[in-house]
Amino acid sequence: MARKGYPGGMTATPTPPPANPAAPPLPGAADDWLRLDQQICFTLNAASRAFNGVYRVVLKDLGLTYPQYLVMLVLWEHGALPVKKLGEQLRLDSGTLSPLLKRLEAAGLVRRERSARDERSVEVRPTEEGTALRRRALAVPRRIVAATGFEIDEIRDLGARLHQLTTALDKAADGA
Amino acid sequence: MARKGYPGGMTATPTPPPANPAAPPLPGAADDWLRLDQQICFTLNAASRAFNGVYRVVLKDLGLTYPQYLVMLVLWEHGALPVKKLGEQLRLDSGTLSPLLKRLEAAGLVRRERSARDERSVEVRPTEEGTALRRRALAVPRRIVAATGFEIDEIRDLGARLHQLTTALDKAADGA
DNA sequence: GGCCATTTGGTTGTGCGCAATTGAATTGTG
DNA sequence: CACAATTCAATTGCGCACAACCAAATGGCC
Repeated sequence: MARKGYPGGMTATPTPPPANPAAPPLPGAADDWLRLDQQICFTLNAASRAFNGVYRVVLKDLGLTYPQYLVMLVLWEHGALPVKKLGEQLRLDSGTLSPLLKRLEAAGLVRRERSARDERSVEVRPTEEGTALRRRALAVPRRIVAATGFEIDEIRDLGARLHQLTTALDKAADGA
Repeated sequence: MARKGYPGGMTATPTPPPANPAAPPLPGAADDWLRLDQQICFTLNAASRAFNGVYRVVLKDLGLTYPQYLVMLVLWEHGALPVKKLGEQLRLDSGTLSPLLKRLEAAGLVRRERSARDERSVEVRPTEEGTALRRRALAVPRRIVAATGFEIDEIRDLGARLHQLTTALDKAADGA
């Protein structure tokens, strides 16, 4: 196998529980919890990968991967940033960013240079070419939104909810 | 850097547009689209990783990673499955599953054996130990749900929406 | 039986995500 | 100034995700 399509028609949710509100096998039953868990954790994971897949297709023209695109979005917005700030914005650490930024530099989209004020810090700034790429990137969002089949407001709402979720999860992960 | 916490307090959404419904700077403005794009694609990505982080913590006791847990969930539900079916359920291909299943086998949680009926197919079935692990896994969902800070219904609703999203995105990725 | 397309897993290569370590630069303190 | 603690980036190691390619088994067809 190892092919892109999911021929069988891809269930995306293994046996989605019919959500029969009338006769659930006891709401507190552990089996039920486990199935709900399967539902939600799997679903979010799948949605993320599906999104990734669409971006992969759309971004191929720009020669960017999805995370690289995220980095460029931040750089287009802020101009130039130290790796540290970039990591805070994107919620990524140096282990992920260092090689990624090297690839962007190899592609000629970005330059990395030690800050003069603080030799520990590395400033990342888009090159001429990197800045120019923004024009072509303007076509991306529409295609993505179209692919979702959602209305703008729905997307915004979903985004807000996910943001809220992320905040709660981060707090829980730190606390535990 | 390269540490787990995000000391600076983690913005998670770079400059979240105030979502001011009264005076948006022209709804069709390209900049706006790009920022919305940044919002949604980043947010989903971040939520997925945050989820992953919480599962990482919770699953450490069981010695499972998040994707391995997903595999075990399916196996607990269905008993034994060929790799192909597993891939359909989980939306993963052999390139991901083969090494993952080997690790689960090395951990003694799973056995893989060629089907007698069809020598191409490999049946994956939980071992005694793998089946036993289910009891301990029953504690997981509650902790996850608690970490989200969401009500069950909210989670269900979010799940449904994400499922819908995934379906649309898959269709778009195939079509494009 | 012989041939060929299809199905099924596996392997390789590239890139992301994160924990842990290292090393240099900076800051704080006596 | 000397010395310890902190900050920042890079590196290493492991696991996941996916494309591309491969070999074996199967099934239809003549």
